[in-house]
Amino acid sequence: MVSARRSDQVGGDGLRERHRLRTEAALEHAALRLFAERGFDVVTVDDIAARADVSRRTFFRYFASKEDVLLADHPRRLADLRRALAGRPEDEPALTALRHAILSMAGGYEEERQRLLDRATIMARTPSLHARSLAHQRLWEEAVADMVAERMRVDPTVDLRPGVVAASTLASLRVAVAAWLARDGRPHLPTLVAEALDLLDGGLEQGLTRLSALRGRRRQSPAARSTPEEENP
Amino acid sequence: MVSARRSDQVGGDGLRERHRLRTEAALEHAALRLFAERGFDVVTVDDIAARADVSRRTFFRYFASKEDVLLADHPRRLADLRRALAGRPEDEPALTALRHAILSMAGGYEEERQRLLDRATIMARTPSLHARSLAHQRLWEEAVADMVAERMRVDPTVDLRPGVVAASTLASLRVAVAAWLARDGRPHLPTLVAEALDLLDGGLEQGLTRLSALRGRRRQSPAARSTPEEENP
DNA sequence: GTGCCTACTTGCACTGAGTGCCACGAACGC
DNA sequence: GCGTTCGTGGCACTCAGTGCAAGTAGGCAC
Repeated sequence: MVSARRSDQVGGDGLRERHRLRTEAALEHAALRLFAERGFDVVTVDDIAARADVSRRTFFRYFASKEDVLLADHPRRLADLRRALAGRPEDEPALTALRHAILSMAGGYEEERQRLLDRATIMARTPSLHARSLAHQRLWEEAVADMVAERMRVDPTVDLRPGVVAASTLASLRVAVAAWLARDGRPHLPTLVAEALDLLDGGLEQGLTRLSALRGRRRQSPAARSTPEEENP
Repeated sequence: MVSARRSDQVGGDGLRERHRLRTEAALEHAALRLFAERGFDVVTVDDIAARADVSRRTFFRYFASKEDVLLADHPRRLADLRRALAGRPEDEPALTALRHAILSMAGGYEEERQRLLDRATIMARTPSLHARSLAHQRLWEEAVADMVAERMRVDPTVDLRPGVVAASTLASLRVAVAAWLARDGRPHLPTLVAEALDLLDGGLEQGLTRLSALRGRRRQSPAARSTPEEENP
């Protein structure tokens, strides 16, 4: 067997395993420092390896790519979300369960505020990193869509709703987190996320025309809810 | 000036310009063929260049990267969306304007059905392409958020709503297009998209608990929500 | 036509990411 | 102790992407 073991083993049993974890942490730390200091694409893998005092080759034994150093925690986060969602009562409506799971996850973000801020700073200067990060989020979408479909007892390949729910919900989460990071992580994240989800769940239409739930100065006339249809280009 | 001219010049005036367009088309065609035949990451830039009968170096004069051959039309599509949105009456509510703009763009997709299907097939086998594609969509989000904010007369850096509207709307569009492609582009795309947007605008909560609006295949005015409900896989 | 300018092409050399392979040495299980 | 397993390092290789300098051909004078 090829050993499907990376961070999923807990115990620090054995000198070897402990050394492995130390090396991984050293590489990650070195990479973050260097990226922050000089910028992602100026830093080479050799630089990182040298700083962590291992060989270039070893770096690629720990991380699949240079980008991966920054995104290695995605699988763990997704697992958290899965667990949170699976932990909700079986008969709870899909949307309620999803909201709770996401809010609980958002709560966890606050504990990693600084780390996330550092990463956001690096990413803001490096488009290709955003690309990878978004690719990971697509995996989240699939996972969430499947779980939502299961709760709704529908087939996600036939019914659009689970997909739309997953995609729009995670998109809103992303916007809220981005806003949080842009404000230096000062606002209460779960509150921001809850506001975004409220807007979504209650209907964008309502959210925009009514007196806003969100902190915007409303400037919009309460337009009719008639949504002109047809249109066949 | 450095010549900000690539595909934005229309006229085939001049032998040079015509030759340029021919080369670009040849490269794109060669790349698509090879990707479809052998798979994206097995094909090298040398292969593509050879097939199009130009040098490797020339390839990179036309496309910034190997991935770019497949995604080169993103800027054009974004421009289409911008134009469609800007073309809506100034006093139209933001959401209505956005819906019309998106539906009109979705209409255009049907004309490129085959091309989009080919591309989707290639992308389905290549995660890194998805990544880039999603990165482009983030640019769309920013553009849409700004335009929505302008219509709402709010500051998008302060008010979450434009960002949430843009992100969730485009995410839903993406889901609808994905579903359309997964069904071989057979359903009427604007209908699918309209259904996804209905779900969003009317509120996810309503959309899920009430009688469902969605389930592809039916050509039906999204305004008329009257389809059974729930179903088991 | 001749000649010049401009733009497109090409080959070359170079950096850096990522991978396969093999040999070495240290931890592990007994 | 012993052989085995596993992490590591070094080497060589492929390929994406870029800078540079020289060649070539269209465009536009005159």
